[in-house]
Amino acid sequence: MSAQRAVRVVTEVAAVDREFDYLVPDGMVVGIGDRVRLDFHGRSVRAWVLEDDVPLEGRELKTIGKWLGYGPPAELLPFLHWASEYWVSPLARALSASCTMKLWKTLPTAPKKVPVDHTGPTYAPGLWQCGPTRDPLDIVLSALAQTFDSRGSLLVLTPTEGWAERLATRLTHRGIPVATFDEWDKCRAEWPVIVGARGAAFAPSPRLAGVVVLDGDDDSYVAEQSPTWNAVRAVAHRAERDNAPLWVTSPMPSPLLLELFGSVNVDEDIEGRWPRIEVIDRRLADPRDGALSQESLRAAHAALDSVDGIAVAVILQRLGGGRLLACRRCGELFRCQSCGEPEVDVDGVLQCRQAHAPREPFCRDCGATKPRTIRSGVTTLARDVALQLGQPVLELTATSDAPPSSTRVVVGTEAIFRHVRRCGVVIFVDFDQYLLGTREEARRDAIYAVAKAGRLVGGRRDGRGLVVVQTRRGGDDVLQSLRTADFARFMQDEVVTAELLDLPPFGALAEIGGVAGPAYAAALREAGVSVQSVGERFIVQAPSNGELRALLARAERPTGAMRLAIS
DNA sequence: CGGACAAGCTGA
DNA sequence: CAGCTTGTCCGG
Repeated sequence: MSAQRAVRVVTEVAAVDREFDYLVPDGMVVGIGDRVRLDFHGRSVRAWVLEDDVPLEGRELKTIGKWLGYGPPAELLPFLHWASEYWVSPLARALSASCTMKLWKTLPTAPKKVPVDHTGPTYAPGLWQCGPTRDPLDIVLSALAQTFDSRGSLLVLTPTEGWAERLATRLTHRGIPVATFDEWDKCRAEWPVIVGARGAAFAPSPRLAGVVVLDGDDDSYVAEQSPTWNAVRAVAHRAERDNAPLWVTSPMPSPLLLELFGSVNVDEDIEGRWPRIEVIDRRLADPRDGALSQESLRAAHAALDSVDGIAVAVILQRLGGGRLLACRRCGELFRCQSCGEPEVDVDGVLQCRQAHAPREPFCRDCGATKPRTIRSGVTTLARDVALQLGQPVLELTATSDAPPSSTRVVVGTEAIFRHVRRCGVVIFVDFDQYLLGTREEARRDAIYAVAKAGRLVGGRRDGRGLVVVQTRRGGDDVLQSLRTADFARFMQDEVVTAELLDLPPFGALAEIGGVAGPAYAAALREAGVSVQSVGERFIVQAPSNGELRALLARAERPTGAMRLAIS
């Protein structure tokens, strides 16, 4: 009889965040990271092998049922352990993030690296501030050339899947072997280049030669459901582990990136690669104008005359659901008498966002007292814009399909950036929704939104497109920075604010939500942890991630669904 | 998480 | 007391 071999596993049952030992049946070959099926407390579950040759010590162990396929390589496991600890999340979640649903039973052999004929500028590893219309291919090619002699994959992260696909196509055309995350077996086989969105931070390549993150401040790099990974932080750690160089670009580096790198390289011609921006102060406008000011209308008509395809994109940053009220009898929109802005219902009283003249709900046109809620600000805006422009308008939301080729004008939220690649003019109808936002990052988001708009219309140096910003806050320093494309002071202020308030990256923050949230918050308070209540959620702050985890460990997690977001 | 088993409730 | 619900425990 041959000697019994045992391995240590963790199951896909994330709620049971513990490791268990199982016997390997005679003749079965299992490697570290591999996926197996086994009987677990009366049910058949899938699991990952974490350790080999675990001592038996005379224990009676159950036996693995079946080898299912390859999992993450052994080299990746320390990183997955780190990620699950850092974001206080079960190891099974991190393992799942590095795998696909599909099982892979064979692996290809990776092709050799192809030398790149890169004639453009050389980008040294580090943080790069680049104008938003800068073509990132130069940076990727430069990174490829610099990592040619190192073993491992060059991992390139992009904000969206669409961007990753376009980049992959361009690299493939140059004869460079590229894998995407869904070509999991290629990633696992250490393909020369891996391109993908947020999820690719967990791509199962055994070793990284380098990492490039394009537009590293894009909010799509932060997963919104628990666990709330920050893909940039994750790959920065991975790069450090593999001793691999890291390149990150941003149109305006955030405190997180500045802290991560310590210094920033400034790309050439930043100003020329920002779009032309026209700021329109609507305080001076006739309140009876529609959603678009006279200047915006002129810019829209000019774009319709000179640009093929989609010419005009009108963007409304939705504020708290963006509900509007209209008269149930005559349909007239309830607007503020002094500023003409839509009014909302605040505890039975109608008021505009600036609360000029709160009043009882009644229609100024027909006197009826029953308002009707309009689903979204975008629907009303689309109708308004269509009337003003005398053009059919397509409403675009997160769930919309690709716009038909006959489309000339689109109206929607920032979801527009995902559907439209080029247009003549982008109009932000109510930019103050960014400037007055309550979220800490709202003002920064305003600048990133203009950067994304710039990618649609082109840079100043090309002199073609235009971004129009309608506001009632003429002197705001965000607008001042945008006019000159000079963000140095703004960035400095952001760093100082974050440092003063102990916000990430200078402090760590946990947000507790979900049905079991209140019980956990109460238990933490009981244990002497300071917990702030913010609406339905709870916040715990600490000077560092480690200290935050120590605080969170002071209380038992209650049963029931709970959302824990670490940043 | 979800299966196993115990304890509690109900109705004939 | 069978048949069902609800609660608690625990996994190799």
